Amino acid sequence: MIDLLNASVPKLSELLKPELLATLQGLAQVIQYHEGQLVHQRGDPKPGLSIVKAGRLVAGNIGMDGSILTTSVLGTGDCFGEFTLFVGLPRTHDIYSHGASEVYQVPRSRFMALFAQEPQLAEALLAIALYRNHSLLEYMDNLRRQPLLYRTAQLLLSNAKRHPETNVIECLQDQLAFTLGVSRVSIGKVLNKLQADELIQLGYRKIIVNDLERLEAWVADRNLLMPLTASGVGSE
Amino acid sequence: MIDLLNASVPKLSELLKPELLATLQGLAQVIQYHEGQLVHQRGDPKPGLSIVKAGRLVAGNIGMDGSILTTSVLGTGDCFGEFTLFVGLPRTHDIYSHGASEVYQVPRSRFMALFAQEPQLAEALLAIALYRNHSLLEYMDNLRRQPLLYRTAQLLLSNAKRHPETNVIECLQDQLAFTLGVSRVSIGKVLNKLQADELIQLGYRKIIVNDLERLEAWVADRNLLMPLTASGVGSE
DNA sequence: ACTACAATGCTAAAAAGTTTGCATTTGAAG
DNA sequence: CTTCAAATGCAAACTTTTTAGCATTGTAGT
Repeated sequence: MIDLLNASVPKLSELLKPELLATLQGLAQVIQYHEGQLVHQRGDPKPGLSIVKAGRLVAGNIGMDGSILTTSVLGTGDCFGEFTLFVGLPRTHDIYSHGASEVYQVPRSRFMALFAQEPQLAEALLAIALYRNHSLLEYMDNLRRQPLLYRTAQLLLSNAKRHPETNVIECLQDQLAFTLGVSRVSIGKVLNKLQADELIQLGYRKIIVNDLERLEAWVADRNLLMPLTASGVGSE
Repeated sequence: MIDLLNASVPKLSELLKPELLATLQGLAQVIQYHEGQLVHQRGDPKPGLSIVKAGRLVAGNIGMDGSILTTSVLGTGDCFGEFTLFVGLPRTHDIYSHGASEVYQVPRSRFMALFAQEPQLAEALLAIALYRNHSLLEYMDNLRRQPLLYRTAQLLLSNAKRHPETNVIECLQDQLAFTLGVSRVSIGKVLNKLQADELIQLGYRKIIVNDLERLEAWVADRNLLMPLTASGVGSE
């Protein structure tokens, strides 16, 4: 499974003190989903915060023309639904379970009561929202500026880096196409180019990144924006 | 001037109690900028929150190949720089003044002191970040799914709706190109198509939307995603 | 009214991506 | 070891967008 955005976004479970996280989970109902089951649907009016307890969820949208776009993959500790809590709008994405999963569902009223008492909650959600924002802006810039070849390499790189122990990314070319928003044919073409440059090796249901550092250098070389380094932030 | 994202995002000045806003502004230094002057540059490490006091700023990025992409236009009451406050990363965008402007600049240390005391501040910033997030996600979906013709019409519509008193949008086709991330030739083509359908009328340095409702209907007709309506949010 | 520059219009060739349809490969289930 | 469905590979026609260059139009300043 491959993901567009979540790579550098912290999880709610990492940002909250364990006790606060436990309290929050205590307000929730745990719901189990099976492979492919819909967790939320775009347009769903029921508000609430959800936290992934186990398994994986996929967020995306299906267009009226049948086109599918995957936006994000949510793993254990990730939260979603914040938007429905603070804005009078329904769910913005279809979310379905990828394999079996368990999700904490916190109804809006209960959440808001805790939210009013615990300023930490707002800070954690703020941090997450700001990180997501940043990821989105950087990705949108790439989307408008960079060719598919680059974007594909970048996506493979960021996902390969998340499992440094192995050099294999397990994903279908179809999934890559949904994620990058292009056709499978186009994905095939650019994957072949990357393979010809010996940056990756294509397999059945998988892609092998033999030399992570070479791929990283290749991407860095072609980056059109100044990379942002976490330099020591000045005091003022 | 035309804007991609800000249309439906509330301003900090609208979300804070007047007293709190005044306190925050009291911590700031007011800095004046002249036409074209750089307010921040991508990579700038100096953190702080900024609020537009008067005038307009443009946020965008210039690629190493010279390509320009405009991300957002900031007007009076809009804030920026939140990201530098909570994450150890430098500025993510070039921001320059469009015409003369004045900006409240709040240094990080002063801001954080107030932030710790006033939970309202976190809530307001959270609301803004979530709205921005939503705009970005919807736009990214459009970017991947919809043809330029549609995206252009949508952009013109949302900007025309912000000045309902007049039916004129003052912008250069170059600016449209920067905003949509395409070439001027492509913009010219789609604008001509829209004009041929009598949805807009092209002028020198301006675009006239004679019939806002017809344009709105045209866009709604072609929308591939279910529109999100602010239905009364259920209690749970 | 003339000039000069900025903005817009237009064209043709090339590049990138899509669609459609079919061939080939792979791995898992009998 | 077959068989079969899923996944991948491939090709051709088509559409969209870019690049580059130049022509035309609008407007402010003189």
